[in-house]
Amino acid sequence: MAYRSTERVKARLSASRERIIAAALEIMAGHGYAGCSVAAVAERAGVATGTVYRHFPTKADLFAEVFRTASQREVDAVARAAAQRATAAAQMSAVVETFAGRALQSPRLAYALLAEPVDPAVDAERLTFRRAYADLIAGHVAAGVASGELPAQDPHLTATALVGALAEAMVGPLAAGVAGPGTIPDLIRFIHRALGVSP
Amino acid sequence: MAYRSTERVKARLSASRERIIAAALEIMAGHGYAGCSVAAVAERAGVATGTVYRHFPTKADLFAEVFRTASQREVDAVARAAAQRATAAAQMSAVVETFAGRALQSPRLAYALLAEPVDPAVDAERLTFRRAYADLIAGHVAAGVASGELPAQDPHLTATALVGALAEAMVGPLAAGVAGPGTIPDLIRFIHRALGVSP
DNA sequence: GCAAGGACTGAATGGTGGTTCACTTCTTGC
DNA sequence: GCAAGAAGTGAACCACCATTCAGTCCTTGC
Repeated sequence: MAYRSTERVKARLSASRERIIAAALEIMAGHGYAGCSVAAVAERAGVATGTVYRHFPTKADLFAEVFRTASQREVDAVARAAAQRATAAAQMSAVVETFAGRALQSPRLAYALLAEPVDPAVDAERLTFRRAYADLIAGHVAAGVASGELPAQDPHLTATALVGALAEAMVGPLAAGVAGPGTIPDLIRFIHRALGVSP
Repeated sequence: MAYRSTERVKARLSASRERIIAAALEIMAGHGYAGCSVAAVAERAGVATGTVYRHFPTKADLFAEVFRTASQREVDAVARAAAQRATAAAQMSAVVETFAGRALQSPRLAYALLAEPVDPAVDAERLTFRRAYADLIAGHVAAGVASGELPAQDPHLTATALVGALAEAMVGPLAAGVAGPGTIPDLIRFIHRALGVSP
């Protein structure tokens, strides 16, 4: 027993793991999932291809984690913005503004997270991303219904449909790189109507 | 000049082409796009793999046409159902009922058309599918706004968002194979609110 | 029947890119 | 310094599957 991994090594390993994830994210933001060969990720992270496999059993596992990380970051940002508002209507405005604003800031990444073709195993992670948004929105809707601000409705169905509406409405602008000036206010009006916010 | 293709041969060629498309559709309906290797399609159509390439330059071209055919069929069915109603509200009810009803009838095919990972070239065809739905809905919305049934709004944005809402709301039920009994009525209520249909 | 030329065949080809593994380099405890 | 064992390397491997093509069969006009 002449070797047992020590704290210093563990820290280096975990740093290396983080660097691989960060490299994958950077490539996604620059060239989409399509540009993310394992070799390219390894090179950008400054390690050999084989090293990637010391941290992740398969490419799909690596990207499941990449998607999870990126998604969590997005959902957290949206949740934080919404939490600073008082009414359901204002909360949903914050959701749309934050979601759309961040997506337009990194359109390639947003497209990869939302809609780009990926392996099925990674696609599954995308579902949890959308569900996380839906849960977040459902919470605000349920509170709005409870307080009487919104009419009676199934908060989960409403939230799911709104996530779809939001994502679909962003796909066009993401492809173009910018949204027309009226898009986001119009989208907010649409969503307020859909929630039953009284005018 | 001892051979020039005659009507009979042209008919056989076109029949063969149709059979290849039909075979691809059947495999999609059974095993999704993932099960659609060229060899599998050829076998089901009763031709050799090479023959597929006498009709389509690449696999992507074949599936672009398959998607176009299947999408057109869906959009036509929805358009027909909507055309039989008089008000925008009733037209949208028909859209939801027809879209959701048909999707639940062939969940695997619906999933492939809506959301399954496919090559980028085929993905482009999916966009036109969604745009066709959006255009259809936008027409009814614009008419509703013009007649005063619906409040002022950007019909195209509304329609795009509704397509997203509809698709997203169906993904869960499609995975499960059935929708809960309240899902479709609730979805119709949601969409009526979003349109601004007066209660 | 026959020559010309298209249609059909399906085994072989080739490109891609994820994954492996024999080898090298580094770390640890003594 | 040294042995034991882990981490790191990257060229080679391999599975998969779209695509090709040389050979065969079929259709046509005479």
